[in-house]
Amino acid sequence: MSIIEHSEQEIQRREKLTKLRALGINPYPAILFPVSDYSTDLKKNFEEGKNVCIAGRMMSQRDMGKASFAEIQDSKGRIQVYLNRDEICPGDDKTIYNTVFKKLLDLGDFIGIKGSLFKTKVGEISIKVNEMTLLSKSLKPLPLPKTDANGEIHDAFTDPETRYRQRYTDLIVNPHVKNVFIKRGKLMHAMRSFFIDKGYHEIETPILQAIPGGASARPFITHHNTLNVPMYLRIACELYLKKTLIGGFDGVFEFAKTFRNEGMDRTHNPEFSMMEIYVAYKDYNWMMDFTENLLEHCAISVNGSTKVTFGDHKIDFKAPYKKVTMRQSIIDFTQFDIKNKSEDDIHNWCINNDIEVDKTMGKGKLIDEIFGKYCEKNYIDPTFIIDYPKEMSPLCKEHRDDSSLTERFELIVCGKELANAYTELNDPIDQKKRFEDQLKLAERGDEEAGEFIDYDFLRSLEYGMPPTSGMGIGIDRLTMFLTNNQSIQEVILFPQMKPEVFIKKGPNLSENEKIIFDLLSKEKSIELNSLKEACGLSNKKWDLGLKALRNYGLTRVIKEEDSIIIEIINQ
RNA sequence: GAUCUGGUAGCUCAGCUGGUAGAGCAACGCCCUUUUAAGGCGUGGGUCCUGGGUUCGAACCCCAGCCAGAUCACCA
Repeated sequence: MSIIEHSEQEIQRREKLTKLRALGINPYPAILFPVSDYSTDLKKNFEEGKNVCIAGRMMSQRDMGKASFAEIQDSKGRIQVYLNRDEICPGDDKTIYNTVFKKLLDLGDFIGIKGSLFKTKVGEISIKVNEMTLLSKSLKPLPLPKTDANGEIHDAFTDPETRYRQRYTDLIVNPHVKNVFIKRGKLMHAMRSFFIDKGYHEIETPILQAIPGGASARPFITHHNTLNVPMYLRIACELYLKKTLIGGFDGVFEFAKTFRNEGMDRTHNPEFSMMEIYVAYKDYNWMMDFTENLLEHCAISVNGSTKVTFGDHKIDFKAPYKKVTMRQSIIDFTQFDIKNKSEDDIHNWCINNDIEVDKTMGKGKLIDEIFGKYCEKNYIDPTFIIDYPKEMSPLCKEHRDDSSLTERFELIVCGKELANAYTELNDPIDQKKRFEDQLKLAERGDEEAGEFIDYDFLRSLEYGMPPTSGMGIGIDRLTMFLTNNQSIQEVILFPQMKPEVFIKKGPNLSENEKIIFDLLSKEKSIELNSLKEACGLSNKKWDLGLKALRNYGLTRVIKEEDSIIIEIINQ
């Protein structure tokens, strides 16, 4: 809970605004400030005496009497500045140094510095300030973590709730957090340019959809007023992207925010980013090669290496990756061979092997449960699990050698799914049947099975879709791997949270009560009759308002010989 | 959804068997012209998450709730 009330420090900073304005300094000037350099570049390419102009927040200040040191933090890092009283105030008037810099500036303020580069006696690259400009005043004190001589951080700003809710603060004081989002940007860029280099087109498809298709997930529901129909936020892009291949594109991709109205935890946010790509005249074998090359390229672009540390694990994204069929994987970890087994056989095996089952589960779902419980967690380095049971994959083409399977792979890293791909189903009659099978599963009670049939998608398939392979990657999850974060909230700038409640301290004053109270606030105490006149309320309103304030404990009435005084009670 | 843990100053955290709150940094005042977790002296700052209860007395014990984190379940 947050309380909208000013702390002593915040009040002091507000008072400084008035003092600055009295000195003719606008704390929020409209200004084009001619920044010439960034902190870290200046430190990297030091040139003694170079004239520079930088801007940023003042993040520390060490006052030594007639001279001071401060650190300026810009978008790239920090650099120290040195202020000498007699250099920035050459004449008799030392106001800028003594009053403005030492008294009226605070940590967190944006200032602009013009000066020259030098090294201090201790060897720290610094800027000797000639001129200082206040660019924007900060009214709220920042958390101020400090790093000591041993590199240890003290007073780190760590509380996850506050960090996520106030990501701006997190970004200011935690450079490692900012770096995660810089890497996330690099990842998107690396992926995008990888596709564009190959001649594929980036497209955009609807987020608001009348039928949420392309995956099994619970959608968010909203309503369109003009059309007066329910609409859903997309759970996947797949069907729309395929329609563009039918339309004649032969390689398309989309970076898509998708929405699923399901649980939230350290690996699930209600809105998340995925990338889906579809390429014509390819199959899933081609897509495996493509995927491993893509991920190798991304890892190098982001971290400069294919090797990544994730928690206790070391992962190598160097291609090629191992390939294991789902059947073989289950044999490897359970000695159970699912080939040619009936639904009952598998059902019974599950019961005997500590897997919770119920009647809604079809064969595919049962196999998925076995894989999820006994196999998935064992794959640390990137591994393709291939050839999934048909029932689990209603949009995937039947396997060319085994009609009970599909040509599908998932890429597992550290026991988690990172990518999912098919040789896409392009037989419209088979597709219709698979949708209908899903519907039956849904009626049987399987909550994951698709409940909608997208007839427009079926119609589009009837015009003919080229043989195609498609693949989706969870961008958030990949970012987690590449930045060694165990929580999805750490790689999303503004993760979803319960709305914060802002409350005002004290009673909610009515309109009339406010008028009286505001007048009193200025004077602290006023004679009753003049206060009544000043507020201009009717007798009744005045009487009710005054009595209410007294009941709230905000005011007291003092009787003197000739007059009655209303006084505000300091809290 | 279940279990566990936590919520105290701007930030990080102490606070014993219940006796109406402390430290460091930050802030404010003073001293100091190359310091760097600068230093020295002094001062102010708190609905102890919320609401009930027990008690002479609650940050602490009990109940209910809110929010968050972790683990599990569910979910790609």
